[in-house]
Amino acid sequence: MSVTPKPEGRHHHGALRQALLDAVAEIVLERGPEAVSLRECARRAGVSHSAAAPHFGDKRGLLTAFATEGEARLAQAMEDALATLPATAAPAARLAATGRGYIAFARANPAHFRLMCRTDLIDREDPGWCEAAGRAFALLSDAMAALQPGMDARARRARLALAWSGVHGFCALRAEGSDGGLWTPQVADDLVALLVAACAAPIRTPSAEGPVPS
Amino acid sequence: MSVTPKPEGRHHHGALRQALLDAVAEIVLERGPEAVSLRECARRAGVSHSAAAPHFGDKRGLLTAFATEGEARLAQAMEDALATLPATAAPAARLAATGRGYIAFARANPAHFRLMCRTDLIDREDPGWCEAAGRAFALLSDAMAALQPGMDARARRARLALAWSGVHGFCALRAEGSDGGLWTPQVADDLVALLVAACAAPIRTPSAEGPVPS
DNA sequence: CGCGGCATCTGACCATTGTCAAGTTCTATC
DNA sequence: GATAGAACTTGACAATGGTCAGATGCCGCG
Repeated sequence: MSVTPKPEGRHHHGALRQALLDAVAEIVLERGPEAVSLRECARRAGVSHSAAAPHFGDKRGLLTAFATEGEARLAQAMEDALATLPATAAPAARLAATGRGYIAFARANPAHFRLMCRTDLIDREDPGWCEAAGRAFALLSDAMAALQPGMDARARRARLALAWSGVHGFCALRAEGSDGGLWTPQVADDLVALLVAACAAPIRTPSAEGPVPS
Repeated sequence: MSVTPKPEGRHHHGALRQALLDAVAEIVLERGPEAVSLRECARRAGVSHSAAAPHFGDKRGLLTAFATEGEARLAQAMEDALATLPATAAPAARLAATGRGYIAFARANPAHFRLMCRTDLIDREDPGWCEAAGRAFALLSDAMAALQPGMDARARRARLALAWSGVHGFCALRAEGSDGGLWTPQVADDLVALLVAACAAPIRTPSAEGPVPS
C-alpha cells in the first residue's frame, strides 16, 4: 500500500510509472476516485507536479492506465479461480469459479474496482484498455457457452446479462457501501450458487421465458 | 429537460429549488456527475452563482436533495408497476413487477440513477434520504418475503442479494455504457424472469446451496 | 573525460470552484 | 402605499487543478 517515495537517488527512472499508479490506488482508497489528481499523485510519489505528463499524457491517461491494470488483475483473478478446479470440473463449477474470482478481485482491489466502474473518467477507446477488458469478459462468456452448448442467442444473452449483472451489481453495491451490512462472504457464495443454478436451468420457450405473467 | 431559466420577474421564488434540481439532471446527462457544480447549476437556472446556498447549504446538500428526489421516483416507479397487476396476482408476479419498475426507473431517469449510485457525493445520514431509500428497499423486501414465507434468514438474504444485485447491476452497467450493446428491453424482461424464477426455486440445505462444488 | 539525450524540476499562467459578507430587489402584509 | 423580511445579486478571496516553457540534473556512450 505504500508508494515508495523515491529510491535514494533523485530519479525514479522507469519506476515512476508504477509509483504513480500505486499513488492512484492509495488516493482512491482514502478519498475516492474524485480526489485523484496529477498533482496529488506526484506529491505522493515524491516527484514534482508535472512529472506524470511524459508517462501518461494527462489525467485521463493516468486513470485509463490504472483501470487497464485493474482489468488485467480481474482477468487474472478469474483465471486463478479456474485454476483451482480439477481438470474434470463440470461447466457449472467453472462458471461459478469465474464468478467467485470476480468477487474476490473486487474485494481484494477495491480501489481498482471503483475506478473501473467510473467509465466517465477513463478512455474506453484506448486499445490497451479494450484488450484487457475484452479478455476478462471472454472468460465469463466462454464459461457460459460451455454450460449449455445448445443455447440460442436470446437465452445466451439473457444468461450472460444475469451472470454479469448479478456479480457486478453485488460488487458495486458492496464497494459503494450501499448494501446495508447485508453482504458477507457467505452471501457472496450463496449468490454465485443461485446465479449458476439459474443459468444452468432448462431453457424455456422464448415467448414465455419464466412463469411470470406481466 | 429544460430548466426554465426564469419566469419573467427577476425572482424564482419557491421555484428556484426545483429549477436547480432540474439543472443537476441536465448536467449529469450532458457531462456526468462530476461536472455538477453549484455555479454551473445557478448558471443554467439563470440565477447568480451563490443563489443555491440558501436552499441547499452546500454542494453535498444539493446532490443529496437530487438523490432523494430520485429515490422517491424509484419507489413510485416500483409502486406503479405493482399497480398494473390484478389484485389476485401471484407473489412471483409481484416480485417481477418491482424488478421491472426498478429497471424502468433507471431507463427513464438516467441522471437520477447515476447520481444515486454515487454514494460518495451524497450525505447518507440525511433523514430525508434515508427515509426515501428505505421505502424503495422495503418494496423489494416485502415482495421477496411474500414469495416464500417460510424462508430462513440465510436463504432470504441470499435471495435479496440476488434480486437486488441482479437488477441494480443491470441498470448500472447500462447507465455506464459498459454493456457492449447487449442490453435491450427484451433482455431486461428475460433477466427479471430468470431472477424471479431463481428466487422462487425451492430452498436447498444451507450447507450445499446449489449443486456447485468449489 | 566530455557530451548528447532524456527524465525530472521550477515557475508561472489561466480557469474553475466553494464560500463569505454586504448590498439590492422583490413580495407580502398591514 | 409604506415597511419588514425573504430572495437574490455582486464582488472578492483563497484554494485547487491542468498545462506549458524553459532550466536543471542524471545517465550511458564514445
